[in-house]
Amino acid sequence: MSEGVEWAMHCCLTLDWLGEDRPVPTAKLAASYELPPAYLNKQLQALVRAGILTSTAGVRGGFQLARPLDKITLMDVVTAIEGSDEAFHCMEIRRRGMGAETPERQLRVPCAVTTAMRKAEMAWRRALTAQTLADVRANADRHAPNLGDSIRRWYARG
Amino acid sequence: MSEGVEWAMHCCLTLDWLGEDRPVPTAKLAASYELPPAYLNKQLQALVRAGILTSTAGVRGGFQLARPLDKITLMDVVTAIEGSDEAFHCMEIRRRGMGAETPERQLRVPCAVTTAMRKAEMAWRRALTAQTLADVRANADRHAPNLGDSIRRWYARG
DNA sequence: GGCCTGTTACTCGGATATAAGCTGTCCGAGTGTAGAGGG
DNA sequence: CCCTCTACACTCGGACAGCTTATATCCGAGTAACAGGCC
Repeated sequence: MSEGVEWAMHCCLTLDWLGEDRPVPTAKLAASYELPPAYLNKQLQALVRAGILTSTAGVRGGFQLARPLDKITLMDVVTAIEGSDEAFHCMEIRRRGMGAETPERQLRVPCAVTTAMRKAEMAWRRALTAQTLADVRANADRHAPNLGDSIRRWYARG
Repeated sequence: MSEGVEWAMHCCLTLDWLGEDRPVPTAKLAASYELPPAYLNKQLQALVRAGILTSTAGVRGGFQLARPLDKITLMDVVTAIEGSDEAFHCMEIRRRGMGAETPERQLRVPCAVTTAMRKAEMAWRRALTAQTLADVRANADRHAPNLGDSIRRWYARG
């Protein structure tokens, strides 16, 4: 899985911790995690296309959350970065070779391998959809109550 | 996810449907699904290293199942092909940049993002471990009872 | 006729090219700001 | 003093390289079968 997923989630959380009305530029976010700014920008663009963030150009431009954290599931973020197609993509190899002469009727039913793999992938997607970024932030705040303050201080300084 | 997972599962099922005592060479399996023989061989080698198949060299050599299908979970196959490391690998970017000056005590607790992602991945792994290739074959047989016969006939001819 | 031995064809196994996708970078388009100038 | 206009610095956005991983291929090592010769 792409590293951008981790970046995107941490950035969304940071934006929420900051709680600013004004947008935050990529350079700030990148510096706060020592990430390559231009590449992070590319990932944040994907979040904008997915409707998770909003971007504003110009001098005081940057990114901000498009909606509250409890309306953003982990699935949303993963889909925004990785795309919406499944990890296991059935190539229907059962139709090839010796499967070419099997009657169409048998091939109408879904491939058993695909069905089994899809079942697992659905469990994954359900678990991702069941968790919102608000839940993640709540867990982080529980273990480190002053993390938000640290972040706000760092951004106020830099 | 690598295409080899699909290939590996179909090949294991085919080996079981054939039910032969003698090993089946890669060329036969590859021809039955129109797969590149040498590359399929590479994938089957991975299954051998994982203890799912056994290989025998020589003239009448080939591959055969190392244990019955109900002792092979989908997780076993996926791990054999893809490796055992998690799809989401936490890079601990929280430690970088502004996280560098946070006290070690706070960083002792696991990253909330990682915890959430791991929860989803565990759901995926559980679903894969809960299903054996025997279950997959049972589903396939239920929808297409004579599929095994078709395969055996094709192999008897070729 | 049976047994041994050398050859041979066949199969796995790993080392080697090629293609694709992720990672990283750069420059242009657009925009709000700030400052200077005029009223 | 306030308004307007202009130039500018800043930011996003997409186009362009570098590199790791997946895909595909080829050739050598080893082995079992087979044929021929010998006992």
